[in-house]
Amino acid sequence: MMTTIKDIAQKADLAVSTVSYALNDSSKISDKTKKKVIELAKELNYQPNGTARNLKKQKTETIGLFLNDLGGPYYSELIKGVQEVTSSNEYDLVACDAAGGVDSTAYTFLKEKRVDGAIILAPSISDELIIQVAKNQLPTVVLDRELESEHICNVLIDNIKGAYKAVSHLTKLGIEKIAYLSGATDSYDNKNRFKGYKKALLDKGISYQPDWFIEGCFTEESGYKAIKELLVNKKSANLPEAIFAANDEMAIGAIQALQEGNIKVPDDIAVVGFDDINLASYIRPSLTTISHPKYQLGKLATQMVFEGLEENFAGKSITISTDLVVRESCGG
Amino acid sequence: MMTTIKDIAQKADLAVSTVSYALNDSSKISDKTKKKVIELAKELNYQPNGTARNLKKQKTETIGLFLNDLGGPYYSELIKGVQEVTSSNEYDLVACDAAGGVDSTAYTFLKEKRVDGAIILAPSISDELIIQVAKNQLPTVVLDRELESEHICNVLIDNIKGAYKAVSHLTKLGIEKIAYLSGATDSYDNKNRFKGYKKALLDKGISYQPDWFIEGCFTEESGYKAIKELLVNKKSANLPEAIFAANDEMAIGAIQALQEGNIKVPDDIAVVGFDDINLASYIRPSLTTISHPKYQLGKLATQMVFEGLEENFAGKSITISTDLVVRESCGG
DNA sequence: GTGAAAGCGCTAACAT
DNA sequence: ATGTTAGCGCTTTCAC
Repeated sequence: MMTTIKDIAQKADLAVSTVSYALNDSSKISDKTKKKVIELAKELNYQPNGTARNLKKQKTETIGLFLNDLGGPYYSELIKGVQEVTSSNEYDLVACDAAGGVDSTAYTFLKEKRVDGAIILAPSISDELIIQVAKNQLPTVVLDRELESEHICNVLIDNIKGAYKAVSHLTKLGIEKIAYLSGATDSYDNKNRFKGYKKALLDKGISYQPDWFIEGCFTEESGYKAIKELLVNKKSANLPEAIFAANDEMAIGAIQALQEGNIKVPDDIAVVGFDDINLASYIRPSLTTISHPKYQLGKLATQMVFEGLEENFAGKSITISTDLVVRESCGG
Repeated sequence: MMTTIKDIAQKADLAVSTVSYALNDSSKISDKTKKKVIELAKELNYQPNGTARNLKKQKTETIGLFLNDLGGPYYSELIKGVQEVTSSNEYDLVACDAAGGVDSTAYTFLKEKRVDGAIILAPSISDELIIQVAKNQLPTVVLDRELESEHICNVLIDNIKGAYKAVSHLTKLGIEKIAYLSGATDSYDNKNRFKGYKKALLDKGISYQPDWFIEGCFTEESGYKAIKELLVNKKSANLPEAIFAANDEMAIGAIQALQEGNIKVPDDIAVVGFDDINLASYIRPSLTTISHPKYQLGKLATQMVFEGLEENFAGKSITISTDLVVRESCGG
């Protein structure tokens, strides 16, 4: 069995409160007693029970990071930023997966108040849940949607301008036939990246061709499949001159499919992605893409959570700007 | 304030126990009462408090995955395997970072019993802590060391044979001057990979050259720096013909350094890694490496945890075999 | 079918 | 400086 402060109290012939104070190094307790308690604790292999303390103190000192795909390629730097801030505030951090809907760990931890603050980057978590949970005083920072409600703050990437930059770069190279490889169509990021794409075309007087809306769902595989299909369906004369993918993973899948179809990237078709994941600089041709400061994003989001712990930060919204990173895949 | 069952009980003019039973859909309670309670719960935006339940039930139904580097490139598939098994057992999963020693979330969660089982892949967690924590009935699976103690089970990669395969492949290609790019020298993985390297040389009658032990620490940067230095110090005549890196990240760093030094991989120097991370197939030249079934590893480790939840599995040890994946970087 | 009460392990206000 | 006590929100035994 686990030893509790009760056991220590018994053995030491002290009250539990005294033991508790001693273990928490309270100034009320004499050095002698403290020493005795601490020794006994070590002897009995005592470990405080976090659950009990959390219940009593009505807080967990833990921040939850809720991701759609724990271990996905996007998050590594972001997590570092989050970690930096949580640990410098002497809080704990747990990363939870949100895939699986209402049965996911994300739902459980959010609803059951097993964290004191939440950072959400998981489109699969519904707006309703977030709003409901945040209503119960849970400071929540959402990175993947715009949401105005109590105890919710938005930290967003400037998707529209980012996409605009990507597409404008292509048009500046004289390319006009630019396809859009879409992510999940209902996602916030995708919607805005699509907006930026259309705006860039419009500003150049290029009319948007619904025909060049290619549907994927943010995964590498979806990009690969979508382009494979495209190559089967279209005559080569009817192919776009460039593909702007709503994220890097799809762009990488697309490049793979193009190469397998003996289409040269960027000579025949240029490809531009979004996010600047690690892989982007490693693949050949290296991927032109839109980068955003992930580490900073993580730090900022987490700082906001701690701000929300102190005061109600509802309604705050921060937008992070993006940068075009030109590499080989666009030929420019 | 958060609503509790007490609030519901009051409003419904019922006992808290009745409310609790009703919410847990106990057969004792009349449908009418259940309906009333559930409606009221919804109305008051009631959410059960997980901490309280965990305390009462003396379990969290949560498995902890403790990693040295949350978001590192290695773990993605492993995490999926772990997730698969935890969720099929209707448990939750939290991933915790172990960097930062005794102040890390890993230490806190392990010591405070905030998880019911642990999967550890974090050399920075000390053997002592693991043994101590496991003594308190915490089923623990370690993936990064051999450890025999109560409630601990080992799931290991066959590092020695893996390294042996890698180096043997090089010697079969007629390469004899093979350098070893080492990971953290005190790590279990590194020690055994080094053993396999030496054994493969020995079996071919090639004597081990301490001179070709190059020190890194498993990071891409450490591999890059180590090889940069090597190129500065050695005359080109004195360079090895191949580098066997203790993991892929260092191998990738090494390739980068070699290419910057105008040394052709694999023509001038072959490079082989270990782990078969995602990146390995994307870089150019693609990386020859030793793969192991990460998803399976995650599944297996997690299944072991659940086994340990039922019965004491102490002393069990499983070793996973590896495969050589030949790609471009070794020229074979 | 419902209620009263004990208790999980801890903290903290209030005695002494 | 130490002890007594109440209680965090929940589950569960036992009584009615």
